Amino acid sequence: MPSDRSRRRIPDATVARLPVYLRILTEQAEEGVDSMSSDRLAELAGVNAAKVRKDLSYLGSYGTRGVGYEVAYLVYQIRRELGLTRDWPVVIVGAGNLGQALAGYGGFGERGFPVAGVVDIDPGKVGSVLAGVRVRHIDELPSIVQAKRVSIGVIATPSLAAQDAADHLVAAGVTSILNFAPVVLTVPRSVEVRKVDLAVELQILCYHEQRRGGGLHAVTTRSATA
Amino acid sequence: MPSDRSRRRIPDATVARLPVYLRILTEQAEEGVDSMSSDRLAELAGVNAAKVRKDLSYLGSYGTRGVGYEVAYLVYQIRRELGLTRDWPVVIVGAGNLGQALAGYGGFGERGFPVAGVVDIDPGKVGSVLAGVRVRHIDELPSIVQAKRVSIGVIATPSLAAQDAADHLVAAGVTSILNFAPVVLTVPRSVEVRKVDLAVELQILCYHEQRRGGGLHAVTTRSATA
DNA sequence: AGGCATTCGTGCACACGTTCACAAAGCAGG
DNA sequence: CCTGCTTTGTGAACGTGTGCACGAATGCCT
Ligand SMILES: NC(=O)c1ccc[n+]([C@@H]2O[C@H](COP(=O)([O-])OP(=O)(O)OC[C@H]3O[C@@H](n4cnc5c(N)ncnc54)[C@H](O)[C@@H]3O)[C@@H](O)[C@H]2O)c1
Ligand SMILES: NC(=O)c1ccc[n+]([C@@H]2O[C@H](COP(=O)([O-])OP(=O)(O)OC[C@H]3O[C@@H](n4cnc5c(N)ncnc54)[C@H](O)[C@@H]3O)[C@@H](O)[C@H]2O)c1
Repeated sequence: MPSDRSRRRIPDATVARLPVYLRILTEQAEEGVDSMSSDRLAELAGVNAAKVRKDLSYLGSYGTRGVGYEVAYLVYQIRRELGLTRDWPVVIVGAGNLGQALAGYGGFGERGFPVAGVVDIDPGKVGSVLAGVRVRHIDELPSIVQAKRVSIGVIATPSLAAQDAADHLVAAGVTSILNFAPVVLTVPRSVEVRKVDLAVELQILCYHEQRRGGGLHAVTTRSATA
Repeated sequence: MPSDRSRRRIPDATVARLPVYLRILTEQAEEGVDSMSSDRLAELAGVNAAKVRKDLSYLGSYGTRGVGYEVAYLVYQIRRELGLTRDWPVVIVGAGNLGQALAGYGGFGERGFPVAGVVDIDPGKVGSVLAGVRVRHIDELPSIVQAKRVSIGVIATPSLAAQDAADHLVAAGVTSILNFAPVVLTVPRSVEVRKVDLAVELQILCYHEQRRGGGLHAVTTRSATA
């Protein structure tokens, strides 16, 4: 009963690692590798081998003892579990600095996330074309979402406008949001939000940085690099 | 003995939330709020109130029972603990799509992370100026790092070049790296790496998206969007 | 001054995540 | 077929993170 397995909930921590395994396995497949041990995959992914096996075990028992995992099959299973067997078009809200970089980034389309549209509120930006995509007015959001069956929205507006952007996305029917603005969004519980906050990342880095060098040897450390 | 408190290790999960509290508290301070309860802060940060109190308790007992926390003082304490009492200049490696967006983003400088330099390997990009910063050749990395006392590097190169970029950063003396390329970097254990991987974020979103719609009502849901 | 309402700080129990360690399962080679 | 080697899959122990619940402290009001 394999469908039983696919109903089982996968731990968040595992879901966050599956994409990493997937990328590595895909790369390896392209290089002609067709079988791989959990040890090797763990090494490439920078994690513990037992963790890899436990993670993969949530997908089912697709390994062969004494041998390892068949790369192609694993790729298929992970893609299936993550829902990557079809494209997920995304809309980008905010055609500024970041929005343009995102729209112009080919990596999304390649990975199954084609840009279904870019919208902005600024009439000066609406109509301009970036990376082959014409920027449209935010009022067109609902029709884009419906026409292209979009369920994922990306917010790349200034912080102050992010909640407004989220409201528009939710109203248009989007149910998942990736937010680049450094604010906490309020959305219905049925909508999932993930945040990418660069300032937070940098601040975490510098906490450790400060902690390391912040001891008695701060000055010494600095001059040692010379 | 307050310095005793500052030596205590703060849990990773807490370190990751402190920047969020900090931003909220800073904003509130600007709006004239000078005292705040854990309940209110929790609401604004979208977390549990007990968690807020426990997080803040790692900094010391800076709250007043029956009243709350003095915003300005808390801001100071968090900044001190995170090591934000001084600027942390960063170097950006890779002046492409993303590197330009990052360099042009004012938010970094404002938050204490001035761009000390942008380097690239492409002679066609070296010398060009973006957002007031001249792009320099990657060979100049060591001198930039030393001259500006940089300990944080940002990698915004294509995946294939990311390890090379990391090697250059490490060789130049950088000890913390924020990596935007979707690869696992190999660095000495003394160097801390954090990764921002947009594709992973999107894939996590679509796992839940698929799971939600993937139940018994998959087809219904699909056609209902029409 | 005393009582009351409020809010912090934290002990405790529980959930989640990680790692070890090992039996079970497979392959290869004689 | 049997032995030995490899590698999976998972139980169990441990560590980390979360949230409740409540005592302790504080301010305010009478
Ligand atoms: N640029 C970066 O490298 C970078 C880095 C980290 C974080 N961010 C965050 O990403 C967000 C965008 O940054 P940016 O540099 O692209 O800003 P930006 O100012 O260049 O672009 C913002 C765009 O959003 C549009 N906009 C404003 N209000 C809108 C609304 N209500 N609806 C739709 N569109 C609206 C503006 O017209 C503008 O085109 C910010 O929140 C920023 O903090 C950016
Ligand atoms: N653009 C985006 O929105 C976006 C989104 C998600 C992830 N990313 C990731 O960010 C990275 C950069 O993306 P991009 O769109 O800016 O790419 P890009 O191709 O536009 O820019 C890459 C830059 O790096 C430089 N470079 C190449 N090799 C180098 C080396 N060895 N040392 C120094 N510089 C080198 C190139 O000359 C180029 O200027 C990629 O790994 C990509 O996967 C980008």
